[in-house]
Amino acid sequence: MRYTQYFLPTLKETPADAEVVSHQLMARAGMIRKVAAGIYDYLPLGLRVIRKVENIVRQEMDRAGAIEILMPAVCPADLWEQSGRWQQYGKELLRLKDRKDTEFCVGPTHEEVVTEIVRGTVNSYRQLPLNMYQIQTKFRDEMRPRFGLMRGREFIMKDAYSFDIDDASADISYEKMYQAYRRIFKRCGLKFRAVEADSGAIGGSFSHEFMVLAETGEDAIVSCDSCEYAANVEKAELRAASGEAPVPTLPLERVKTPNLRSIEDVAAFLKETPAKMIKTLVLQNENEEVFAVLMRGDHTLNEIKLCNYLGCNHVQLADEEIIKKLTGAPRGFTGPIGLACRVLADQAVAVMSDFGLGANEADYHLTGANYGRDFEVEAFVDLRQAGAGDSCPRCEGKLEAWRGIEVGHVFKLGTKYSDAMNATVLDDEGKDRTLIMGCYGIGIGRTAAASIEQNHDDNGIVWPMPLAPFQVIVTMLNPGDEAVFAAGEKLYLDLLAEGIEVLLDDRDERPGSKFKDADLLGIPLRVNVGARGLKEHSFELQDRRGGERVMLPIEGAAATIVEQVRTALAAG
RNA sequence: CGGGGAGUGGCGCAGCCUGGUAGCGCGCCAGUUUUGGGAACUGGAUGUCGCAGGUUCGAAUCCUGUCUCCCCGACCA
Repeated sequence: MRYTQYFLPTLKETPADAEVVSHQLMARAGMIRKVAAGIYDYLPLGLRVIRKVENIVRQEMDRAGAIEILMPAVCPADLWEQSGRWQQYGKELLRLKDRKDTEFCVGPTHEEVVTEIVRGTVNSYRQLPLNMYQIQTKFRDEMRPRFGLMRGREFIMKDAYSFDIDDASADISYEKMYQAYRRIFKRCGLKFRAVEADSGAIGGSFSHEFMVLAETGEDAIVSCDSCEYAANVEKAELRAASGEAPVPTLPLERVKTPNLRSIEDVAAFLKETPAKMIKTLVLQNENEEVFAVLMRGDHTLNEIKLCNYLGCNHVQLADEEIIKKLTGAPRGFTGPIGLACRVLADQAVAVMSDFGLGANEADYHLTGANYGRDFEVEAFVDLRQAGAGDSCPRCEGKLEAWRGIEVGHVFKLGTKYSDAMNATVLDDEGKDRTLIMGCYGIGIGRTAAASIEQNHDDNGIVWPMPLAPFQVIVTMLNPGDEAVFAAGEKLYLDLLAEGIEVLLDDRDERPGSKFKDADLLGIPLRVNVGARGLKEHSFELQDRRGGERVMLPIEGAAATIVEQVRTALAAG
């Protein structure tokens, strides 16, 4: 591609609305442009990267035996009513009506549509297993789109759906996708972790998220420093502390703690550590049922674990009014003694003794409190959020904490959709069997953005070879010089003939501008063609990542460059 | 959805309080000189000041409404 004939609007300045580096650089490098909140144009350079990711995904899906299809973006409400999701899915589902007032939605995911395909055409176990995927533009009307392609409303996603006759077969389908995903993200040159994820309201199934490690990630994950265990903190289990609670040694005492509401303040006042305190959280679920949860003072509640235990969808901290009504005291002085509601405790509380807690009375706390002697709880449960330094639940190792960008999710669905939509096949005994399903998503644009989060420096993007929009940029330092122009042109054509993706910077610009643009675009290899080098019958080859420059004799230069591109691709 | 902020040329912003010919930097066009890390000079083009009402002799500026965008939070198979 010749720069002068291309459409590549780079920006010197960072657009004001871009917060994270991937969004800033994508905008500056002329890859994307915002059209509305969470909705973007993919300009030529951006589209090339998107296609690179798509092609890697497509190759690995095909290799894993999945079959590509394309389903409609606009889906009839009727199908969604069959699965029950027309009611369940909230405002995130973009709904619309056609001229006849028939209701539709713009698909955020396609379980219903794909299940309908299979239901109508697959009748026998002999036709299974089956895995179909598509790469398609999806729409989710996010409350708060942000971070460019990382969390858009319209986005490109690969979604695959597997259908199996039984659990054992479905587990094999799942494992194939899991391995395909590992290959995909490895080939994209990303540092990632596959982590166990919460399976949400569906229950009884399992799920892994593929997380690209990045400071700006929206998810917190933990991984073991000595075994393979890794999980989203939403999911990460914690082992119960071993041992018995020490015998109480102190009497229960009432202590005046004027206006001290936080655990830190009270602990400091009592000359204790927060770990010797218990905090009592009052929470409310979606049915307005009120619960109290006891946590060790320095621990954090994991609301998802609580929801899973309670069998509800959502909990939130109760407001001041509810707390007052329940405890008779303002927020900050709540304790479990005498509380008229269900009281749960994290398992860590079971091995504590002689601790401090709220007195359910304004400006008072209690010290020397002990479970069993002073109060009871309904159950001890694992309710705590895991973090760095916690013990691995699977081995003797310690957990490390990371931030991650969720680029892929594999999910064993079970029969949620096949049941609701009556998708069955006949087994080898001629009996109806409900299909076991799995679904597997990859955010294509998000993967490209995540790659930039991991691969950039102060000057711009540093693409790994497999995702680079062009593999080589040939920069003619002075295209007005006939010798330079001819040499650059020849190198460009030679590289093209070898199948290399090359951008020829033939613009009549000053060298400095061209260098800055080349760095911004992040093309892995740059060849500087200038009068100075030509005097020595050489080009200058510069590596974007390391910045090293070497002189390349013109004779054989193309072959050397081709070799480097191929090596870099093979390494991915 | 709650809280906060912003809409002025392609991009980044000033002007608004205290109403009176719409400005700056970058970019863009033409020319001259330049040419190995975002050149200099000269000349030039580009705005219904988000939209709709209102107040006023006069509104980017004041008032009302509305839309959009951004940030924090909540939400997220």
